[in-house]
Amino acid sequence: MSTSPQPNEQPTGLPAALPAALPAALPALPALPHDSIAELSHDFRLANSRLTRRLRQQRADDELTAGQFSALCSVYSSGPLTLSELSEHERVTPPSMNRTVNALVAAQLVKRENAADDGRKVILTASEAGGALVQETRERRDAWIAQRVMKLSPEQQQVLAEATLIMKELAEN
Amino acid sequence: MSTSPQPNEQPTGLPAALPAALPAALPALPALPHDSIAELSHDFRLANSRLTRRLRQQRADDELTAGQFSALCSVYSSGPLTLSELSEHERVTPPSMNRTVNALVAAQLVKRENAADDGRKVILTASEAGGALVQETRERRDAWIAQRVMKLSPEQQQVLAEATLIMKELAEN
DNA sequence: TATTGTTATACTCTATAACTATA
DNA sequence: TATAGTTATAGAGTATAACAATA
Repeated sequence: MSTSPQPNEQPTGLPAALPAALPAALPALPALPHDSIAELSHDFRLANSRLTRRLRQQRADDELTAGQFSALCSVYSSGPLTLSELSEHERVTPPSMNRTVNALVAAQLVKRENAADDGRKVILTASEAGGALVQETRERRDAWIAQRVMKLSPEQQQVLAEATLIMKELAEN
Repeated sequence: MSTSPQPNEQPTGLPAALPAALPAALPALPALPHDSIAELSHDFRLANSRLTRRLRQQRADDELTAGQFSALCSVYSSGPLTLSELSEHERVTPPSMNRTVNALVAAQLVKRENAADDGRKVILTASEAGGALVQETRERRDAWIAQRVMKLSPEQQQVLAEATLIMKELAEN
């Protein structure tokens, strides 16, 4: 309630109306519909969470849940991880991640082992079945969104690719 | 499992490597790190859900949850809505939305009334307190992301604005 | 009969607090 | 004492199935 809205003090802050300040480098894109960074941020945030819900709707009954699959992908592609490392990467608390890991270990998709050098740590690794599941399921899970991304223009696809980088960056800080 | 990965048959489908096919309209943006639409879709999906979790982490204890605030914003800015309309907009089932609405009604932020023309329907409207809460809380809730968006380059801000439109479109279909 | 909303129930996701084991 | 992980507990979010009221 008492937090002020940060009147543009940043070097790259824009003066309320964005388009005029742009160096005309993006002619193919339509004008921004947002009057301010606050409005853009608000819109983006709501769009993000609604899209997450939309994607959740799409999941088939026999598939891992979104959280489980995301955690499995991280373990599989980012190598062996401790619980803390995984929970930080997934942006949840260790107890939350532990519950997800329990489900994955019970399904024999992830192996949980004690670290050799530090008895407090556990090392999480994707099992052979876990790695196979990622590879097999990935295309099917992504089919819904991939079909739609495929129908976008090359420019829009470029926008999504760029946005993905920005979103990763935002999620990490 | 049996769903095939759709070998680029779409008119706008790109031939596995994106950059070469682009009409050189976006010189300021770096080359795409994705080899295929499947990979972009996968990355984008995971980034989206991780960012949602990151944003959830940011919520203060005395604020509405993400789902409650999103629903309140929809009722407030998209006028009176029936339960079905709201649940479709928020991309959850009517029973799920009903639970959220119950919380908002209990907090006297939303009014639930019977529709005059159709006794089966309910009309949801933001109360005066609900509208005031949206306006008061919005800046504070968005402060975290707005601060970060403010530090992005104008080009990156443009990307986010464009991506927001695409994400809204994706969530609606 | 079909539609709209609600209740009942269950499972996942998430968090905080408190505990154990190790460093 | 500090750190890594786990267990206990609780609340929010979500869904399906079943039900009630209305059209």
